[in-house]
Amino acid sequence: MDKLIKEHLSMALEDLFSYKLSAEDVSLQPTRKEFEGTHTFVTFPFLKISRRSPEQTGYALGEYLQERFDIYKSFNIVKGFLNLEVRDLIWVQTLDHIVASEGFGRGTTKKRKVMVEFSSPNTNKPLHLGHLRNNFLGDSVARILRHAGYDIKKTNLVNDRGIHICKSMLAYQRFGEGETPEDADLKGDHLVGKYYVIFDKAYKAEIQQLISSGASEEVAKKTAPILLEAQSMLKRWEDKDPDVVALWEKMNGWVYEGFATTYATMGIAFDAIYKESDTYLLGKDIIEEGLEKGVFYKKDNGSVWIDLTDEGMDEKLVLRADGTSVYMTQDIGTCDYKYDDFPMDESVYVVGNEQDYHFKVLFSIMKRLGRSYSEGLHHLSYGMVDLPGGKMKSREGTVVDADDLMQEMFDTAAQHTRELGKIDTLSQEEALVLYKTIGLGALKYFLLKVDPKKRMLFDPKESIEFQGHTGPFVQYTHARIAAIKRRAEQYDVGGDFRAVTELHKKELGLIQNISKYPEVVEFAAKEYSPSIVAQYVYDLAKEYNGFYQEVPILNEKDKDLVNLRVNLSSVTAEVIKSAMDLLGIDVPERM
RNA sequence: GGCCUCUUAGUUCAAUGGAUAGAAUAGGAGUUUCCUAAACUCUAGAUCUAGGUUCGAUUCCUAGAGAGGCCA
Repeated sequence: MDKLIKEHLSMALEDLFSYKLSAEDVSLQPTRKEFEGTHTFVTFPFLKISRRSPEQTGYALGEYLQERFDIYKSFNIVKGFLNLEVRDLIWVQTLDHIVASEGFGRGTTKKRKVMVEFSSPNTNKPLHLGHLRNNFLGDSVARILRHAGYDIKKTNLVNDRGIHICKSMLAYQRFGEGETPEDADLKGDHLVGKYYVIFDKAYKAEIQQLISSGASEEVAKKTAPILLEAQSMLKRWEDKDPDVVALWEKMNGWVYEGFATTYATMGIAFDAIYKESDTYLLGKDIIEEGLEKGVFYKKDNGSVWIDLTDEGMDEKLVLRADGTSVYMTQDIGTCDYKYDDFPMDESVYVVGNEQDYHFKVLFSIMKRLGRSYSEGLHHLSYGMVDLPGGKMKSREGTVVDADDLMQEMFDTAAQHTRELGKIDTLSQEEALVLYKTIGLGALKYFLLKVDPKKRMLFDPKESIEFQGHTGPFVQYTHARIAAIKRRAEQYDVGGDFRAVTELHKKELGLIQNISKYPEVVEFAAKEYSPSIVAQYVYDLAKEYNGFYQEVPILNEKDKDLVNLRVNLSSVTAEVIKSAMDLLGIDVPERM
């Protein structure tokens, strides 16, 4: 529909003012509710070409369109805005088309492969609220891209080695007394996290002691015995000391078990899991390659660098003088490693914005190395989730734990639902599923409705809403429509809605809103932004609720009209379901 | 110190350079004999400051204030 109007406008501009503008470049927007019409064209930019006043220009264009094409009912002009109104009949045909089409909103299949990497947990502590944003974003972006027609691979690069892992291991070795998750009645990841905190306490105590015996804080932080021991443990791990490796495997095993539960609760799965313990040595050969190509250079002490000052960045170390890797080294290697596994055209890294600079540098390096996929590298940089007191710090215990938060959401959903008492017919099992659907829906929607790039605030004292601009609001709308469909089966609906020629304003608004769905998906895929879908589906649900409230859907005598409204409701429900699925949120049939 | 990001109702979030800056929530006033009131209707309330570009700036540019991040 929009495409058609754009073509018309393009022709009009050429015929009237002999100005060439391709239909794609015509900008058209939906008319604001306060004004008459369905589509608005802004004429201000064309005044120089038409050499007329805004009103005259708009009038000329409007006249032209209405004379030549029969889809326009009327037009009006307010200053430089040309508001076009499309005939009701066209909208009924649009609805008919949507009802008839399979998979409305699904993008045409593209041959491009896209890898989406997200989650990237550390195996020294459980997942927290920040991870939830990361996971929901990554999962949703993958769903959106898949829906838009790309071939997707979801991957998770687990950070399972390094000094922080050794800290948990060391604390466990010292203070753990052989405790297991079963003994402690804790999930494996929570147990390991507990020892990570214990390490930090012991470490801080040692620092204090050193300071009181005269050391400077700086020295104390570097020479605390427990830290030195953790470092030596890392060295032993790298040398494959059997005892250390055995402990590492045992504790990581607990963590993986714990994570598996958490991912299952979140409803998230991956196509491939990579482990840093397999990739941390990669990249050194590429450093050699880069030296040969002249992309890198060697300093006198033997360290290898890249000079990015011509791109407004610094010089960056890519290999230490002693030949050991830095983060950048393994990330360079991992790029190729992932490409060998899945020859992607695009690769999306869902990583917090604290690493903006790191990825800028990494991508620039891969471009200079001439990698085929380097143009498709994209850092989906999302903002941190802040608490009212500032940033979350796992060591200081100011984290909102993912498992706890999800459980809290389920409990609240259960409580709300019972108070409303509308699901008495459901079995206990069905009710439990419903609580999870609603609780998780509220949480996911809460984290996804905000623009990913922006940092957001979460106040644990104020629980996440179930009313207003929320997941449950949208889910509720779907449940209502499901109820109508159940009722409609008892009615003799079967008219031919295509016979309807005049539409109520609410119906028209709804059809218009629904027909935008494919564009929304395309736009969200381009922007890697679930928030676009979230905002859209909320608007649609809100619009439907207004419709529902004011327009009788089943009580009309006119069969054609009832049929139209049932169909309209049904399509709305399908779009809601599809859009919510892009966010990874289920919609219930009743709630 | 260098670089990056952010600043919009009391609060949490919107707004491809376009019309009277939208929602939600909290506040005030209403709506249920009828398809699910987790809903709907009405009401009040905001663009950090100073310049600039433009027919038009929340959006772009410059400077300043405040918040956060990255790099040593």
